Amino acid sequence: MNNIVAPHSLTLSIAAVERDTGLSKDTLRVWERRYGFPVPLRDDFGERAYPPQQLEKLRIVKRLLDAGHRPGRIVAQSIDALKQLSHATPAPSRQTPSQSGADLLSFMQLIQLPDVDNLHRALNQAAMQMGLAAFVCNVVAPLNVLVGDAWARGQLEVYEEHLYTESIQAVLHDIMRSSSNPATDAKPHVLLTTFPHEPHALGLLMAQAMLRLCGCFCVSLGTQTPVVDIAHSAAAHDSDIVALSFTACLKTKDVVHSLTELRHKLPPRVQIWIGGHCPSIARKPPVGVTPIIHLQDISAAVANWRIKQPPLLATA
Amino acid sequence: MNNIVAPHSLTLSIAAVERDTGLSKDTLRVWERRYGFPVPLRDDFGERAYPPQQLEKLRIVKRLLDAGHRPGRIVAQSIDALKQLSHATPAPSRQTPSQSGADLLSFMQLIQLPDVDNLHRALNQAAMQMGLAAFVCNVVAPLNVLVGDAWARGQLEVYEEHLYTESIQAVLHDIMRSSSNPATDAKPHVLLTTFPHEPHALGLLMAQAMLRLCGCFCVSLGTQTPVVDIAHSAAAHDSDIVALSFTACLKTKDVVHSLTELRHKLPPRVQIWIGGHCPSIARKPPVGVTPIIHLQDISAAVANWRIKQPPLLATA
DNA sequence: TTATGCGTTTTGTCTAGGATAATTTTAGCT
DNA sequence: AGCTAAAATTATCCTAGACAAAACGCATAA
Repeated sequence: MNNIVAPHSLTLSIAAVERDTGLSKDTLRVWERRYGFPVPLRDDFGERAYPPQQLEKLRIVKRLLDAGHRPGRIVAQSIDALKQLSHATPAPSRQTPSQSGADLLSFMQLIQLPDVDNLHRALNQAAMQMGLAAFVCNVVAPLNVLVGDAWARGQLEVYEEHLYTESIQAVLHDIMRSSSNPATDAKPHVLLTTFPHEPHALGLLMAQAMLRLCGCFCVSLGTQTPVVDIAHSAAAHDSDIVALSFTACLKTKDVVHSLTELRHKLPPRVQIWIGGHCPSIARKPPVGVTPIIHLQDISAAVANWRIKQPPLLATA
Repeated sequence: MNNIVAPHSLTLSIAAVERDTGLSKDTLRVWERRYGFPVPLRDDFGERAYPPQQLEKLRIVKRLLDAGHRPGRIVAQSIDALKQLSHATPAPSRQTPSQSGADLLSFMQLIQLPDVDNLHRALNQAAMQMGLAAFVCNVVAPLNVLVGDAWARGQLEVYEEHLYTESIQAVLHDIMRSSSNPATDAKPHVLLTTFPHEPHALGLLMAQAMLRLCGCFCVSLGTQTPVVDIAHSAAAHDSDIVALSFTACLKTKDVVHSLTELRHKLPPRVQIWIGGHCPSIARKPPVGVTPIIHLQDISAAVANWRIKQPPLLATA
């Protein structure tokens, strides 16, 4: 028990571990108390100093946590057991729209080589061939779940995932540029963004692509806009719809709370559309919020808006 | 002192305030103890419940803090005094490269109207006219400081700043697309990214534009890559240079620590270049790290690399 | 068999105030 | 004026207990 020893090598403060793992300081301390891991060294004045090895295990634990495992079952296990566990994780029972399955795998290979140049070229080419809508729905979306699964299984490095995201974003930007944005007087006006804890821009970009194809006038604020500012912006841009994108980063409680707050701050005529892979939102969305499960559903939703909108204020 | 009252209206938990202001829970609690602000209400079970009014003041305080003011002097002041103070803040003594000053102000107006469409058009046009390099150095960079100052003075809404960032990024992407990326065998290979607490992609994108113009083969990981993964990626991509971008988001201590760690994890032949408006880094960068103060200096730095590189391993 | 309800366990976050390291400001001295 | 040392300021870390929210398990009903 005498790990109250000055750290010899490079160690990390609790704040640094929080940054690198996404686990809060409170959580790290309480795990130490409850599960006996991580038990860091202590520096010259009693502050926790985590050695790299513990960080590595924590990153694996975090990944397994995101994949649905529970702390009590995994935190105390050995690092080897965890590696085995994550590799053995069964495919999380998602639909495998294998339509263009072969192509998807070839994209994955380009990510992991890594061959940025050819990946970019191949994606662009695929997009040109099949058109933007099909590309988004049949390539990008399934590729996303493929990448997500590979990440959950530990078969993908963090930087490979970053690279993937960057590439897709670049391609989507390129393609949207070539098709001109609908004019300002086009309706509906859609404002796109995410809530403060949601840094992923990919879902947003896909939605924007689909919306533009439907003839909507889109304004994107990028990611992480505070609720108050979303409301202000919607007013300033005379938006008809606020579109929000989610991933598993956000906790259900926060999402519900923020959505309710936003609903209060927006006039009733402004609709809130939400999309993405948020676990518990799709089931019971708060009142006054429209969930859009699949990207394909966007065009129908827009058409529906256009029908209902002119005569009266639709709130359903 | 009887603010131990159940909240009637919409209030925020301490975690929500942390999200919306960027002030840590610890800081919020210690301010309450020391300065007597913010003193939130308490919910049914004794937990802090911040009313919107206190949030508003906290957001102003945070802005002033970022502008260089100190907590002890401002936290206890009234909200009106703070508003006056921020409006009266003298321009933070930055160089005013007024070369194309008039144009810059017209861009600002388009941001604040807000007229997304024309902003995009105007930026694109300017870029076409003057070329990518001049556009980045003489328009985007000075516009950045202009926007930053306006923000510090409270003259810019959060969503306007988001909009600005999105527009610039779109334009830069567009323009880079048109000029083809140097081939894989071009040298040097540059890896671009930011540290985990730095979410701003704009500096990165500007650097990428300049580097590509210099004939470098660039790979961008986007923002917020953990140090370990930066090192892995540099190895996988056979990078010669790792380029990092900073803003005032990061604390000096963290930057130094992370840079040192990264330097340790990278082989000596891989150089680390850093740029951006980080207050104390430009003065005394850690050993083995090359600071690049201005975007214009990039081409010289690349030329210098090409001269020194082939014969021997340059570490200076 | 598939849903809905309700206890039980798990888990993350909140609370308190004290202590201290890091940073910035001020003072003192060339 | 520049530079160092002392003093003030400030954010983060510490402990350990408490509890709400979520997840789980199991029973009952459609």
